Amino acid sequence: MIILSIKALKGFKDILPDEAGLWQFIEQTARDVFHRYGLEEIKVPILEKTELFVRTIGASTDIVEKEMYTFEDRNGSLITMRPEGTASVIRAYIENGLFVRGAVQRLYTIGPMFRHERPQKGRLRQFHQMSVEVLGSNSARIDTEVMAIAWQILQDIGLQASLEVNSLGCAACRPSFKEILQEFLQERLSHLCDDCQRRSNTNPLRVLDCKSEHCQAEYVSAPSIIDHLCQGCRDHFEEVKQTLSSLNISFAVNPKMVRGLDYYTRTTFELITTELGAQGAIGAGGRYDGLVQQLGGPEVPGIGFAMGMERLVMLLSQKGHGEISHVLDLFLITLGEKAHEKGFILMQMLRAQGLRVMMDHEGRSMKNQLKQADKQNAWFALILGERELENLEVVLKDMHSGEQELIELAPAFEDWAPVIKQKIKH
RNA sequence: GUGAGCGUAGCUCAGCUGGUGGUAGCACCGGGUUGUGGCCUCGGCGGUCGUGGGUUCAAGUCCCAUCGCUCACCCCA
Repeated sequence: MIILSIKALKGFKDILPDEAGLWQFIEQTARDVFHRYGLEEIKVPILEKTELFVRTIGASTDIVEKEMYTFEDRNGSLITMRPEGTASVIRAYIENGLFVRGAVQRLYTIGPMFRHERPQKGRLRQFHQMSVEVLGSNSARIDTEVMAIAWQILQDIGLQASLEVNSLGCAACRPSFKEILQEFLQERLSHLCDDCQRRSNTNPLRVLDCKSEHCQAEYVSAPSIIDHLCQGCRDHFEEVKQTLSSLNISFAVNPKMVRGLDYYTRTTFELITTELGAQGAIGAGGRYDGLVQQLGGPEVPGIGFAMGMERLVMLLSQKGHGEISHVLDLFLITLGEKAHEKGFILMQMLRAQGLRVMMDHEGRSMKNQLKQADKQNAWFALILGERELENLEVVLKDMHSGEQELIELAPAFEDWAPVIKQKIKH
């Protein structure tokens, strides 16, 4: 029994080779979608000044209050491992003057995020997101395009989820709605659960998605943000709904949907599944029109979303798509020391020809080497024994049909690899 | 931060009211085939039963503590 005293941190996971293929599939599919929608990749740091997140996400949000990995840097300044991607991208956008490059920036980024929460199914302390940020457009069609990207990714990787949309209003209409809602809550405060009583002060919008049936019964007659949008927000939301429909993207309006970050305005949305236990959201996002300016940039509107990689991986492997096996073109089998020596060089030459080739260096039996070829999912096995070496030939075995072919080789060793490559075109 | 459940082989798990740790499955290695994989068959390798105390003639099993994991709440991707 191996007793390992140093284990991975709580909530931090290794992604093992068995699973890595699925990750690659998801990431490649998503990149392909991003490029079809004209997005460009941006890579931003994992570590930022703490202040960046406090100012964007909101000082009183759960993320900032209790979930950030924050340290003192060696010079004493506070730094934080990013809990989400938008803040860093906006910072980079402003810092590098991307706004002068022209109209609309369409960006995507993929990478790890960190939140110090109690782990559970579908929730880790280090998790990975693919996220999109589109900066510089007010158009409702951009909202729709952004949702279409998320929709397209799910389609292409073969998953289903329901899309819920809402509008949270803007600086003009949200504050007054908040007051109306708070009034409503005050009147029945004693009927609400402890959480809602607390939230009615700190974050009144949040009460609306309380899971208590009792509270929900109270909220049946609650005022809805949708009914209190200003003219501009109402028009925008109508156009979003209309254009979503025009693309045949099905959605449901959920006026009780609230998001955990303060910066959202107008359109917000979530992609929800029922197949992941308590963690239903596999992707979520929204518009953040004041954010760039709030960070000291120009008055530029934005919208974005993030998808949780782990949750996608989990859904796919639950559906049995877990095995995306790696494939080898050729497994080189050698028998005897001389053949092994020659084979080693031949393997390198075959690789230089662009083939995926492996061999065994443990001196195992032919039976074992064939087994390895099978395990590695090789198309062909190439047998090079003492006998073949003497006769200037190799045996090429098709691992699927089991058929074997004797290949005659020229005395010139350099000619071997091209000849073998010719034979295994599939 | 709060609550519940679970820790036995590398992995998945049996192990009853305490009485010698399972020929268990998967994986790995070897034989059955002097140089031919998948299927089959035979064998082999592999355990401080999470850790520390306690109860008992006797603890994987009961009790306490501790660590770890999992799920849920809160919140979120």
